[in-house]
Amino acid sequence: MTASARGGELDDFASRVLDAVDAIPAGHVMSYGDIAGYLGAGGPRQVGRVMALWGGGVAWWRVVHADGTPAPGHERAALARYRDEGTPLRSARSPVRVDMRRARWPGH
DNA sequence: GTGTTGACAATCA
DNA sequence: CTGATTGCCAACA
Repeated sequence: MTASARGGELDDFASRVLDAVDAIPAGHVMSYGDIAGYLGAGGPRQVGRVMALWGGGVAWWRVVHADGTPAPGHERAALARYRDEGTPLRSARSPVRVDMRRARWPGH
């Protein structure tokens, strides 16, 4: 049968992205571009697409922009998670920014 | 096939 | 910080 005939299961790329996010330890984060490079496929925008569609099932707050700013619309919720998990922040007020120098997870 | 859009990234003003 | 610009890759009309 065709590869797109399957139902319920996510795309292969989406599965890897969600798996990578799930592997990020508390107190650490990865940027969209980092995940794309870590997987060796697609790009930061494709990772953002996956997070927008199915990111609700993983620790989406551990996925931030390259400069440490959290996803749009969830800045307030993300800040609460960072304070709760002890994620190193560069500023505790808007704009919320994670200290990438320490919080960035290399992927192993 | 072309053009637009997007939870991106880097650079410049 | 805001805005514009370019590069990137894939989905979508």
